[in-house]
Amino acid sequence: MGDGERLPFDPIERAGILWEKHVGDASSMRVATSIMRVQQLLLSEFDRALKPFDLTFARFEVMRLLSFSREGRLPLSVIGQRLMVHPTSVTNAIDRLVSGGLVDRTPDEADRRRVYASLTPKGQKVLTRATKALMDIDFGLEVLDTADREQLFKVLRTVRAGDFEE
Amino acid sequence: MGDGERLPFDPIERAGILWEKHVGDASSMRVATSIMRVQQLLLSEFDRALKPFDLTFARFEVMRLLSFSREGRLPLSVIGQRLMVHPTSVTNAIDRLVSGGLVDRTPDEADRRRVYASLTPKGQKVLTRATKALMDIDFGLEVLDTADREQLFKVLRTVRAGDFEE
DNA sequence: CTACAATAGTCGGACATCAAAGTAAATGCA
DNA sequence: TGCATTTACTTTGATGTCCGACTATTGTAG
Repeated sequence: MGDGERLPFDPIERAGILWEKHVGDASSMRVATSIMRVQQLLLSEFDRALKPFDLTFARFEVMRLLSFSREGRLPLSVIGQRLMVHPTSVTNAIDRLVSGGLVDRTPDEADRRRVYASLTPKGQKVLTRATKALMDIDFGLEVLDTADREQLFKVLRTVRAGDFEE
Repeated sequence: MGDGERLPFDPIERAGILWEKHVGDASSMRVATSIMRVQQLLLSEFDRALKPFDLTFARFEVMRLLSFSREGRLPLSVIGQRLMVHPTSVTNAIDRLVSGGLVDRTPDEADRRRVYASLTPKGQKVLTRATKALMDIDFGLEVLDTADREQLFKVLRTVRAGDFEE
């Protein structure tokens, strides 16, 4: 982004700031803003769909990860890495899931710093129903056809780059 | 989503749940998850870039909106509509911006329920520098070429649908 | 073997978001 | 006119996220 470089968009000035002109181009700010808004929309739809189960999307994702794990359990640290959230967020989510009886905490006897989380039978039942609820609303993406989804996924994967493919 | 309908993805079962098989398809859940992750990545980059200005992206967006407004001021309710956030979030953001001397609150004399927010001179200066900081990191999208951005924006616009174009 | 460093998890604090409820003011209708 | 409704904003409380700091445990270098 050299200073003398020609900008890829048509700029306007307001309040002393160079802004991209709103003419249908897809400059960085518009794209970034769109992602933020769509995430906001999706998250609110998710949480609404999960409300009957007393779940949030954050906690749903933790349960989903556990159900996928080979041994049915994961150390909290691994959950944090997979979901790319801070350790404290994992502790928080697990705390609430344990309170609800959906997840068990089990200390690792070999490495006593570690704690495993695993789904309880109740947790598995709830996860099954919650998953169905999310699939029923098609994850809020019903307006997109298969090609759009494919395209969207491919582009977003580029941005995720460093993130390993789950 | 009829029950007997053929699924557009190759399902697997685990913990009693039908999950999409992870074979590179772009089924709803994978797409939704990608959006959530990318938003997470972008937000953390934004907040890091804005930290020197004691700003968060939420507050930056409020200021950005104000700088765009015709009269340089907006009622809080309009800000909430534009950003699609709860009135509480707007009150919260404005409170902090006022504390920092970046924004002024002005009661509307005509309709005394209303409160206008507007940038202070200091707010305008900070916004200018903060905007440059975000543009310098290219809003975290440097890995995408112009075509990708265009594509991404177009698909996301479909999802935003109801959302008016800023 | 000991001292230092790295790792796993938790705690406290800050910020953002939403929902529900409350206050005040404007609007609408009988 | 007058009272119910709507609108604008704020307050309170719950959730989730991050950062920084802390404890406990494990790993490592000398």
